Amino acid sequence: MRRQKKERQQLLKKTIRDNPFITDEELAEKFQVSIQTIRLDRLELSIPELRERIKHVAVQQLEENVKSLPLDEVVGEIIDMELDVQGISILDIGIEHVFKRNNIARGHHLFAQANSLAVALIDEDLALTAKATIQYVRPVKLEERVVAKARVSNIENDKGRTVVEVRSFVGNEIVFTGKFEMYRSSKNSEDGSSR
Amino acid sequence: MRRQKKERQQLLKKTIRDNPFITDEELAEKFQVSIQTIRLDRLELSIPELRERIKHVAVQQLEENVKSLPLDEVVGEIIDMELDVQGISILDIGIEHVFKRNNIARGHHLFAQANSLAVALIDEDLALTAKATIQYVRPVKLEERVVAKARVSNIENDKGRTVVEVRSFVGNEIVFTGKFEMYRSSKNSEDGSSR
DNA sequence: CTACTATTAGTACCTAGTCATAAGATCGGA
DNA sequence: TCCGATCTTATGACTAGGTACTAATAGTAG
Repeated sequence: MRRQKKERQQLLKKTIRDNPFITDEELAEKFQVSIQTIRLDRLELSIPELRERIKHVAVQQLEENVKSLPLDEVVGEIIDMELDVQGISILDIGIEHVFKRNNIARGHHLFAQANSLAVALIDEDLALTAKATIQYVRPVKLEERVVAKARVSNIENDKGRTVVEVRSFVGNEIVFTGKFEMYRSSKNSEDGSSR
Repeated sequence: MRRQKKERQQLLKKTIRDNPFITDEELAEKFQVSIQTIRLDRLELSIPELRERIKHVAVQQLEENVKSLPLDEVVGEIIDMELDVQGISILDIGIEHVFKRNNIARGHHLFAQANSLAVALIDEDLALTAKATIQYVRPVKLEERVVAKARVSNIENDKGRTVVEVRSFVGNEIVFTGKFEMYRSSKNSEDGSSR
C-alpha cells in the first residue's frame, strides 16, 4: 500500500510535468484510481489544478516573449555600451556551447558573441556584417566566462561601412580576436533598405 | 448606437489582444455595459472565452519550447561528405534565425553552418577553428535554403593545420564565403591537447 | 480486535463561462 | 407619433473542472 501510493505520486508528478493539460479525470483513468484519490495526491504534492497549471504556462510564455524580444537578438549579455564607440559583453560558457567530447567551446558561439556585439554597437536600424576576419587564439573551455570588448575603429559614412574590432578575453588571456566590417543601411538609400 | 457598438467591439478586440487574461466581468466593468453585452460581442467577433484564450497561449509556449531544443552539435544538415575532401550541408532559414525587424538571417547562423561543416570535415577527434576570414556576399532572408559547400584546400600535416574553403549558396547565388584555418590535434602532441 | 492509513463516495459551493428565451431601451424613418 | 429593427439587459438551465468538507469502507500491521 505504502509503496503503491508513493510510486503513484511520483508518476503523477512526472505525468503532469510532461503534460500539464491533463485533467484529474484522465489521471484517475490512467492510474485506475478514483478522482478523489488523484485530488488528495495533488493536495499532498501541492500540484495546482488544471486551470492554474495552464495559466502558469501561459504567463511564462508572455513573460518570456517580453523578455526575449530585446534579449534573444543578442548573444551574450551586454554590460557596457557607447553606441558607435565601444561595448563590452559577457558570455558564460555552458554545456550548450561546448563539444561533448572535450568541453571546448564551439567556435561559432564566440563568433556569435562578437558579431552580436558588433551589430549592437552600430547605431542604426539595419546593420549587417559584410566581412569578418577572426582568429581563435586559444580554446575556451566549459564554465569559463568570455568577456568581449569591441571598439569601433573606422566609420566611413559615405560608404556606409564601419569597422569594429573585437577582442575576447578569459580573465586577462586573449582567446579570440575579430575584425568586423559592418554594413549600415540608414542614409544610404540606394539599397532596398526601407524595411 | 451603431457607432458605440462598433467602437466598443474594436476596443474589445484590442483589449483582449493586449491582455488575454481579462474576464468578461472585468470587461463589462471597463466598458460600462452588462456581461451579456460583452458575451454577445465576443460571439460576434469570434473571440473565445478566457480559459480557451489562456490555453491557446500555453499551447504556443510548449510548442515553441520543443522547437528551440534540438540545436546542438552540428548546425545545418550534412547531406554529403568525404572526410578530408569535401562536404555539403543545408540550412533552412526559419524565424529563429532572422532579425525580427527585417527577416534577414543573422550572420552568425551562416557562420555556424559553415564552421560546423568545416569541423565535421576534419577526420580527427579534435578539430578547432584557428582562423577564419569570411564574407557575407548578400543577405539571406527568411525561408531561404542555404547550401554550404566545403572543400579542403590544403592539409599541412606537419603543422597540424588544414584549410577549408566554404561557399554557401541560395539557389545558384553565392551568399557567403569563408576560409577556415582548422587546427587538428591528433599526432601532433606537443601542444596541451589532451582535452 | 483495534488503530491507522488509504481509498472512495457524496454533497455543497465556486468560477467563468455557454445557450436559449424573453423583455426592455433606443433610434430612425414613414 | 407610432412601428419595427437593432441593441442591450435579464433570467434560468446547464457545463467543466475544480475546492472543501464529511463520512463510509477496505486493507493491513501490531
